[in-house]
Amino acid sequence: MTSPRPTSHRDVLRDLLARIVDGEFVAGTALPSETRLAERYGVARGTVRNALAGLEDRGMVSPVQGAGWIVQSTLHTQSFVELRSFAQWARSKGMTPGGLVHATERGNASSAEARKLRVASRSAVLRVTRTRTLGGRVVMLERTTYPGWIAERIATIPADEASVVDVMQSQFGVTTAHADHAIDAVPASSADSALLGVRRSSPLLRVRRTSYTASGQAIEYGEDRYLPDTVTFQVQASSVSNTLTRSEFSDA
Amino acid sequence: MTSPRPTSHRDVLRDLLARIVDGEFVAGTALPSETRLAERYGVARGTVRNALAGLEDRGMVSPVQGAGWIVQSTLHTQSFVELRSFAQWARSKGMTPGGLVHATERGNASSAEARKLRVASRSAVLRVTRTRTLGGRVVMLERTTYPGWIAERIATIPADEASVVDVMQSQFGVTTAHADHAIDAVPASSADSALLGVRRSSPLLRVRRTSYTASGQAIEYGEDRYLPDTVTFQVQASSVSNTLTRSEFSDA
DNA sequence: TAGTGGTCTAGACCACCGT
DNA sequence: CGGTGGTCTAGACCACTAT
Repeated sequence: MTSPRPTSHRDVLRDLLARIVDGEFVAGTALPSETRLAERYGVARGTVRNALAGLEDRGMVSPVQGAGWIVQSTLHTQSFVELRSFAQWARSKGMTPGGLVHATERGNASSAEARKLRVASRSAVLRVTRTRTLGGRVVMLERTTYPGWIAERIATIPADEASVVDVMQSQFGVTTAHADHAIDAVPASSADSALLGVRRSSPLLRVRRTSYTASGQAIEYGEDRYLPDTVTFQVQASSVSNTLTRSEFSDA
Repeated sequence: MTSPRPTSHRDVLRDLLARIVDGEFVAGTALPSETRLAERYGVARGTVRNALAGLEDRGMVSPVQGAGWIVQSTLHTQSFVELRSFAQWARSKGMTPGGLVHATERGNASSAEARKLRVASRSAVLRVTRTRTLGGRVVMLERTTYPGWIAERIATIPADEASVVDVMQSQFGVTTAHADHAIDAVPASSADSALLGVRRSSPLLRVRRTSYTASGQAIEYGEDRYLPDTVTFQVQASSVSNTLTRSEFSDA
């Protein structure tokens, strides 16, 4: 624990995360206590708790009252699934991803967009409409809004670039660290039906997503509309806290 | 704001939640400031922030720096951060959940059911068709298959029980510790349309789920079909650890 | 019983939003 | 500019866990 004296809860989080990934803190064991961490980092206990809450959100630690913060994920085993872009995911499945820009529009952020992107209302944004393909077949329609700080760079990307996220990372140095998704079902609009080649009002799976950098800056807000029977989202949910304390009898 | 002086952040949360549900705080507008809420509830600002964080987790409010805590759309969102049953989730949103069994059938497990439930093919199972309501309005159709070991106890549950999961836990001692979900969009079948009161082939959000006990024993396999605009599922994904994967097709 | 997380208080300063 | 959320400090007491 000879660290360069972080100063905010984000620094503490980053440092703890690195140590967990490095294996300095082993899964299944407890971290040093909040009080001790506060001393070592030279911050108040509340700041440490703030950082730990961030690690908890990422599923890396779980608090157990009276026992400590237990390190959860065994990052070495790579059993967890990484956050992937459409193209990254497609390639990992052995498919060939494609994309085609249908429209690009510069405009001013609506209040909804401003809230999602955490920018000022009416600030400059870039809106892009793309179709996405798997093996040459259109499976998804994507309407994305980019905040001004990245808009001009996005505009330079070729219309048929298969992976925008890859370009952002490799050429712009912008990496997605976190994303929120809201999933529901909607009927195809006439615009959707034209671009996706389905009948109007047929069911589409809609995913609204906001992506963020590691520092919490919003990168994009997008609405994806998937053809049915092309993509399924899977979620594994657990009730960790209850399970830890109530496993008296196991018939495993 | 003449409330009976709550004393902890949970009480503050409960009170704010009730007021939002009652419409005292309108979606799209800001709550009273943290400082004002702290004064009115007679607590410190930190306690108010703690309560607001809980509302944020439930997707009911979003903080906007400099502007306030904005009440989100009344569109219901379901988060996978916590594993909850339909009834538990509904209650956490201040809604009144209901349920009604439309059909109960004893049968033998199909190969698909056997695989999902990890039981032998053709072993005895119980299939139940239920509609689920929020505030008296039908929002979801649920077709669930239970394995033999719990089937007879499930059959004793009243047809209008609002929370099957609660009964399983409190009366049978069976607790759901883990669940897998697969989410996509499907058109309403004629059977769906009759029970949900929508046109045939209109879009439904389908959630296929398998629940397990802490020891990994399968409790149930179910297909839920939600009316559009009633429920949205939320997923937070992170590059370090997450709960979201995408898969092409499904092996339903 | 000693140590841990859970919670609360009462201040303080900053960055940001709207007018 | 005034008001708002974002963050931090430095204490305090409690419920719970481990030994």
